[in-house]
Amino acid sequence: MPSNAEAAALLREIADLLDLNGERFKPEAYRRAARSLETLSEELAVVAARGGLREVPGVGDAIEEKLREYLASGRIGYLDRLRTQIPGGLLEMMRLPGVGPKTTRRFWVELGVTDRAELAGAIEAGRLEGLKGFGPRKIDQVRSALTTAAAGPAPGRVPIDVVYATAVGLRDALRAHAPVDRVEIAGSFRRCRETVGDLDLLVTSTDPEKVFDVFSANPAIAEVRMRGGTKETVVLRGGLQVDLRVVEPDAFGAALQYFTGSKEHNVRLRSLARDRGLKINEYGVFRGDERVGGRTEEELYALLGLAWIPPELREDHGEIDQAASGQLPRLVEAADLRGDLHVHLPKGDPEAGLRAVCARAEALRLDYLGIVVAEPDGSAGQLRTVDALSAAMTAAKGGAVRLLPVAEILPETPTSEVKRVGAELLVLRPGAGTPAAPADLPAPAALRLVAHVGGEAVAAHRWLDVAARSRIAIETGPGAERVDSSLARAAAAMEVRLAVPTGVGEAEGEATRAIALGFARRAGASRESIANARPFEGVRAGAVRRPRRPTAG
DNA sequence: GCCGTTTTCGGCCCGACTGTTTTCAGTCG
Repeated sequence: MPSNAEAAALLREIADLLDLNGERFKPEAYRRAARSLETLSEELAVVAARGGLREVPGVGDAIEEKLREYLASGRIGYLDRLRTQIPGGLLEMMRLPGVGPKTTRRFWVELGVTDRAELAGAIEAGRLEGLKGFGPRKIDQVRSALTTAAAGPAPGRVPIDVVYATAVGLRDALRAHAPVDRVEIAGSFRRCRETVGDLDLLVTSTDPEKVFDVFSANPAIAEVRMRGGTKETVVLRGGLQVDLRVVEPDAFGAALQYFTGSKEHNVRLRSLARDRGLKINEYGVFRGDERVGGRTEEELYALLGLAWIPPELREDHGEIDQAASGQLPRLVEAADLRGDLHVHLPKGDPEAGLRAVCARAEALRLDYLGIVVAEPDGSAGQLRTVDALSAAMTAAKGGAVRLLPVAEILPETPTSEVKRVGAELLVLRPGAGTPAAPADLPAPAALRLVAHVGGEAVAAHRWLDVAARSRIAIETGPGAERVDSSLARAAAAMEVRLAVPTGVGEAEGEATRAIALGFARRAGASRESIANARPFEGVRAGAVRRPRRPTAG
């Protein structure tokens, strides 16, 4: 089964092998195309079928042909030929920290070393010592890189919800204990990408040394990898790399913009700057040698004739043209969320659980909550009906938050069961089953939401179709049971409303809330396209279904 | 190999840091 991810991986392998061959610009061209495929919200085969491959950024004649070959046969002949020319072990060697393509190639050509084991042998035999450019420290560096690599693979990109608490913890520790003015997390974390490869922290301070001292002492940090005058790189206990940079207050906006990326977005900005006789880098905006801006991001974008672009949109997917023409969407914000349609109470004491959930909801100024009172397997436990919910509410003194009873059902759940629990909102749990036809879905309640859409993207796409045809909202957010931002974008394009979970049912719900909101924003969603940004009355009246646009004429 | 509204050829981000150097190459982001 061809997939976008696999195609991207093959292009990346071509890039790595070309690197080892000493090619100058081709590797980056293949990587650019690979990155495009990874953020594509459509199946490659679908794009190819309508002849749209050339519209994918970074795909030209040559790569289009290779993608067609991949779709037809699952292989790329060019890659197969490269693999026969270059030993596969070199790729592993090249991924050692501090060892790049040039160094790997020299090990191969000058020492005949073709994998990590042979490299270790060569080091122990003292064969690196004669090599030009290899002093004792460099050799030590390679040796310890080999040891670390043998202990376990470095983590690749990590899901954002997994690193969320760590990232925020590091940021808050700096705010509390280091002599800093501003602290922000930049990089793909700030753009709220589904996964992050590392963390980028940016601070302003007049005492970088002290900042690094405080940071290095954080117990989450396993190793300080390097430390200079403006930058420190550390590795966390989980293996994730964190870069901390100190910049001048006057350059904070430029640095924040620069280190937030994405790379593609920044390339486009620099080219716009060049057209205007300007130069931008992490230190500011310059006309010749004169610095004309960079204290804030807004200023930087304004100098390029652009409205400020929310970080979640900075992927060079058309947002720059929108910012130039004033067409940027007004993205949903945290304050727009009025309620939550899908809250599971913690297991155990339902009254205490409800009390805690309501307290969190009030703190977030939410007006209403959909509380799951019945699940397909009966696991909602003690809270099985609306009557039970009301009793628990009274006991818990629910306060100002209004509650909606929710039945979570499978598509095949009998209507009689839904009626029996008296639910006002239905949450569809697709489970492993195939999507039912909309006509088959039980419909005694006015409001419907699809959640727990886990598993394969293909199944999720089918659910999007069902949701679009029968006007059901779909839940976005982190984890395998919610849709990610690219599916959310597809949903938005089909005029399917999104639901943004607020995390009030979880002890650590802040991450869920922030990430779900970020995914909705990455999808370009406005307040109007969010089911739980509707007021309570609207939700209850069935307005969770997105109204159809009036048809012209 | 890709790209372009000054280019269909001639560019392709560029600065910090490290280790090895005596002025620089490689890696990384």
